[in-house]
Amino acid sequence: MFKWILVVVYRVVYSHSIRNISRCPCGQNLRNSSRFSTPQLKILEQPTNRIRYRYRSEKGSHGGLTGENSSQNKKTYPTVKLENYHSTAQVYIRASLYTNEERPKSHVHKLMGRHCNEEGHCTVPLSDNMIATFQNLGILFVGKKEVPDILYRRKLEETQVLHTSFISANPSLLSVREESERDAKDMNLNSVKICFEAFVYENDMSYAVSSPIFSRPVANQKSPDSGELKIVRMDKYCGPATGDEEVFLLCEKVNKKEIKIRFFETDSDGHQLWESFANFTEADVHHQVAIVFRTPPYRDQNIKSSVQVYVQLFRPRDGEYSEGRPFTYKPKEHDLDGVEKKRRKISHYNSGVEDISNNSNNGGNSGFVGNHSFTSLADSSHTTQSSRDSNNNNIGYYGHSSCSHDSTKRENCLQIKSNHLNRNYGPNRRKANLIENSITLFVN
Amino acid sequence: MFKWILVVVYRVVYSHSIRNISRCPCGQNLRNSSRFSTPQLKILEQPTNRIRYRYRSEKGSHGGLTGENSSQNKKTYPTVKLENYHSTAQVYIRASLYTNEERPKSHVHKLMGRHCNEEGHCTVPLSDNMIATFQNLGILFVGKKEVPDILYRRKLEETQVLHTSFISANPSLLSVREESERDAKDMNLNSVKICFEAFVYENDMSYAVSSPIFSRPVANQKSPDSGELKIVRMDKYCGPATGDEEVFLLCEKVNKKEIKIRFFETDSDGHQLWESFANFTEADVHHQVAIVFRTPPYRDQNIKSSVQVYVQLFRPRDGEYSEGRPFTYKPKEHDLDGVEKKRRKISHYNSGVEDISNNSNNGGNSGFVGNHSFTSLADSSHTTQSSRDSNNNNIGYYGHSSCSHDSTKRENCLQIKSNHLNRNYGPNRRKANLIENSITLFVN
DNA sequence: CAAGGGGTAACCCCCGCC
DNA sequence: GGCGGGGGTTACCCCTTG
Repeated sequence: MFKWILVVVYRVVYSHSIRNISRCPCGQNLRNSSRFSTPQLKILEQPTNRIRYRYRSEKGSHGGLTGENSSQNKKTYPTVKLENYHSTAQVYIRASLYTNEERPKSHVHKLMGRHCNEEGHCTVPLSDNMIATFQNLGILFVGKKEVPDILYRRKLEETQVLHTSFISANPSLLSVREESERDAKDMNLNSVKICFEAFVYENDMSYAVSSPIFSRPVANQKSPDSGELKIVRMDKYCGPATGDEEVFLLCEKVNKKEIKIRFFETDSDGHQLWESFANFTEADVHHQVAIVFRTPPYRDQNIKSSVQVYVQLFRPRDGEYSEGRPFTYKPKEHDLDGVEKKRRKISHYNSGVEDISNNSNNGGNSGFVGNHSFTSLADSSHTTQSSRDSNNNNIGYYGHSSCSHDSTKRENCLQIKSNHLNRNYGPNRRKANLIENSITLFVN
Repeated sequence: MFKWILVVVYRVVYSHSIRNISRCPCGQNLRNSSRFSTPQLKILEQPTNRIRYRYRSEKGSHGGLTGENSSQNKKTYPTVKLENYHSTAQVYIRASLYTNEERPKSHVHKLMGRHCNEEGHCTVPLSDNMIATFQNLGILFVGKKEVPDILYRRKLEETQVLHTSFISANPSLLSVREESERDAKDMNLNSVKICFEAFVYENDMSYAVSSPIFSRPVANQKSPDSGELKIVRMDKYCGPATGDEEVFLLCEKVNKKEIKIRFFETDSDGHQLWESFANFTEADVHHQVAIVFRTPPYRDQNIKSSVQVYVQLFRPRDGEYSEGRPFTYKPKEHDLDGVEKKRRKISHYNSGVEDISNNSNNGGNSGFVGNHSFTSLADSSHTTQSSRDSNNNNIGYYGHSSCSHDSTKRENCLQIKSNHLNRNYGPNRRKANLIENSITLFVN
């Protein structure tokens, strides 16, 4: 135990000697010591995977990082707990930003907020239950042009500390400059990890009491290469099983070179039965926020009744995808023709509910396609054409829906997003890939 | 005549004495002199009404101002002619930028290009036929932050020249600063006029030989408040006469607070018969480049056959509108039902040509709706589904076209833009509000 | 390279809500 | 008034094509 403390003290003094720009040296040496005796930090609540980084010039508070399970009603925040700590000395947890790499390095960006200092370190005291919550962590985006300079200065400082004797080839300042330039180019400015470290303070000195741990990555919401993928609106939610139906899709910023539109079908357990990708070119991506695509053919072009699948945006580079929107493949016209004419006399509502109940056993699935639930027409029949929810989104039927296969006008393919059920349905909300509480009517 | 030359010489010496930042003092005094004896500048070719202004940092050439009648095949450039000039001394024409105001003031932006100097003055010699053509005029965008300083310096220089005695109240430098700040805010940085002046040079002195004239305004193509309005794509080009059809429209950047969608109908002489505006809210404008709107009802909701009107974007602030796209109002379903079933047996192509010939007498109209021409199907039947022209635009049929009124799928409402006819159709090209050489098929 | 574009970085400001 | 968001502008940077 004594030996361990010595190691810790060495680390802290060393790290402070380099002008207070402390780094988490990943604590490999500590991690190897016995789990039974070593205090350990644990992340109780991870941060959300995305926040808009702010420039220094964007003064004022713009809201901090929430927890991954945060919701409109019940906000959570990044939270850590220190385990196996048995002393009575007050412990502080320090959070700071590191690169999103296998071996995280100190980032040029900084944490900012209530408990943060100029260097981007946020320190909060551990409460009695050994828990610390970070309620106000913003991420300060350090301008691209400043990056090489910052890295250069860090390198010089490190060199000084190591008395240069540690460095075999005596590097000229010029080569250090060049190295900094290269490193600056390599640094991903749109993704960071948060490093948490536990400290005790004594006589103006800080002593680490555990090895540092890193949060999951937090991406920059404003960057088109890491921002959230989101389908905002489509002009139709159905098409023929033969595919090649033209669809207008409005979305949040995407990179036209890095975006696909994925159609997929799952069974009632959420297992994927089929997938295919929509057809479009870079020229069909309109200013990053709209895509005109053609649907892929369904795996069976001779289906006799409608099949429900999902559409989602997909970014191969980082494997991200948007929530899925229900999409209905319809039988060929001539197959439908006889049926259609009979059906038309039946109440639209009745036939709609019929089809919904077919799908509602999807309600309890999980895994890849995430949590989602369907609700019966009775629950959402109060939503009317073009009604809007509090966020001014269209929650009535989504756009023009006739799929060029019959003459029943709009009512033949609606997508209704019920509003009043849109909250509090479990911890995996953020991972859900399907639009929540959506309902598709088939009125053939 | 001698007296007149004196006036001119005074003006030129005066204007040069203020450190070569010469202004056109609008030449009111000159304009009043006899038209018979005074040399006069005339604009033979106005500049286009829009160009993308370039920042100093956007180095290199990006193409200059063309003339208003310029076309892909035959480029024209701003051109002026000096009339009533009878001396043999070589005349030079100088162009420079002025504000787009009733009483134009020297602008902070500068002309740049082959014959331009650092101050933004472009000087070209008059040719033997008394004509000067400006082939390479770019507009340099001077940053917002620099504007107050520039205006401040100009004010100081003016004050010095006027020996302060001209100014009744001796203004403190502070109030000059404030005035500059105010003027800077008022200056429209996205619209300029070009001032043309004729000079002769003698012994390193320049002498104006005519009063200055100003071009029509040239707006900044990149500003969303003055850029060109353009409909890029729509998901359908027809709808029921009753209106309320949802349409997705992709466009170039618009300001959601300053944009309307106008439907209008003209008779064969181009006179307006009817207009109405589409229904949408600010929330339906998606990131400035897409609008989801609902069609207005046609003036007669009980039409028995299709009616062709036009859609265009309209910006009330400056009265600008985009080219019009043909849009077809269709009769109510039950009205059409009987007709439709009979028609379906007729060849689609035949019925298409029929309807086109109805419209083709629009070809020679002019005035408000501008020049446009229709071409028969025979001319453009080579365009195929989703084919693209050299600019990668869709020139095949535009999107999904079934208008929820019959089951004839896409073919029932096409818009084909013929490619090979897309040139050389007259001097008023830039004013045309209708999409050129477009053709609408009605296949009922 | 000229002649056009589209996209990004950095910044500025707007709302609705306590 | 300032928080918690969000959209839009400014200035800049780059890419296509001939």
